[in-house]
Amino acid sequence: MPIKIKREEIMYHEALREIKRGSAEIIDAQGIEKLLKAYFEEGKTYTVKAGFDPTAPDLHLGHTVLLQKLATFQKYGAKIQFLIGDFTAQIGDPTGKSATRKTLSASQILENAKSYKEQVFKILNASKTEVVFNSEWINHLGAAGILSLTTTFNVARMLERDDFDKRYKSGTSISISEFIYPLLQGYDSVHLQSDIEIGGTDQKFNLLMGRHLQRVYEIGKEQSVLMMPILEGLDGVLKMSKSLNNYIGVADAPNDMFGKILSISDELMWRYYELLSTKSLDEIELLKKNVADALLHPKSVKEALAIEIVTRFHSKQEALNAKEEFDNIHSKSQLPADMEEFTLEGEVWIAKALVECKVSPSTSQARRDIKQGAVKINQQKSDDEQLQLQNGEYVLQVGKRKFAKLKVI
RNA sequence: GGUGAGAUAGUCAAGUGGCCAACGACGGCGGACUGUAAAUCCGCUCCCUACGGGUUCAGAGGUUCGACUCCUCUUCUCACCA
Repeated sequence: MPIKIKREEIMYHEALREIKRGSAEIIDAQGIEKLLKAYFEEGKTYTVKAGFDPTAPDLHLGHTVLLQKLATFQKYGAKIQFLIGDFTAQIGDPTGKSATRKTLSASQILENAKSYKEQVFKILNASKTEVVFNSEWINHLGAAGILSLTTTFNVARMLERDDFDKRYKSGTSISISEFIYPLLQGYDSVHLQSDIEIGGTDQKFNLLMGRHLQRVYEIGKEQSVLMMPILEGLDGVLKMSKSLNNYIGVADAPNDMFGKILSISDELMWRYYELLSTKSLDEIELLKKNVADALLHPKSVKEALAIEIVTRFHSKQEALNAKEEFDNIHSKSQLPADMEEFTLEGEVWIAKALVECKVSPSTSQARRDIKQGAVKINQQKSDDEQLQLQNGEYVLQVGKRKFAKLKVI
């Protein structure tokens, strides 16, 4: 007699697998399992909180790892508490910081929060998402409320944190407000009665504070915590960040986004699949297998990823256009559809022209490029350093990706 | 507060009177090979219509024919002592 497995049972395991996908660490995984079970068996929903610090106006794919995870939770019965830490942003999260960071003005924070909201619903289902600002309740906490919060934790344990520890030992200043930051973030979980909180691995301390405070305030539950790894940037080694210039911004133009994704290594591609794609784990496994068996070319798998991601932030059509543009330029070595155009007067020395058209940073660099055969004029390689451009129209190219149109009059 | 060490190009890091626009590594750029992948190989990497010129080695002065290299002061960092 075959064992009968309920449909819900299969769905449940599938859901659990997708939720755990890519995670770096889960604290109280049983808690998550219980919530999921309750959803599949009784249709009970639960809340998942994720906090975002609106300190920088532009999101990149690294930030969207968490958003993708939230979207997964939404598929399986979660109500998302999308928390914008407008109050806490004024303090500044001390996590990983070697010095007190400067605080942001309230208006700056609001501005950033607005651009967040615009981007976020490209990934999240708005009807299952509640956007909340923590100033709503923290402002009403009052001095007494804050004071009672501070009695729940002690300085010695706070100083155990690596970042604080280092700063304390080296005599670098630590502001009292930075001690309060994790408490406030944790208090958010008390106020919101969150069942689960997700965040980056660097947020572990703050995330656990939520658990701690939920216990202290006796709200009858302790949130489970799911931590996601920090996404690697284009180089595949360092974390994705704007300051390292290895990021893909969610606001990047379709062509840029497509090109950047195609430029990552094959290895990194699988990482991005795991953390950013909505393809199921089984589908990804199959892709991997097909690539390993040489049934699929890795480049086409990467293209599929690029199309998926560009579509998410722009549109299917723009993604396909970007692919076509990319093929034209790189596979068929045609010219890009639109290039920046410049107009110069009189006879122009080629090195100057390259600088004026912003394809070279200096005439020295321009001359080097010419000497090295990196410069093409109207698709013809030109290594004449002394060339003077006469009246007419030219297409200038330096290297593989810098183009400009020049009109000499 | 006392003593010692140090601040060199995007980063790390040599150079301790002329051979230094400054070794090397990383990064970056370009070329070859490719799939604008990775790996590999080669070239370039302050500015200037240049076998030459200009401005650089924390900042300000000084010694010298000549200083990144020596002296003085200033600022900052680090180590040891109280």
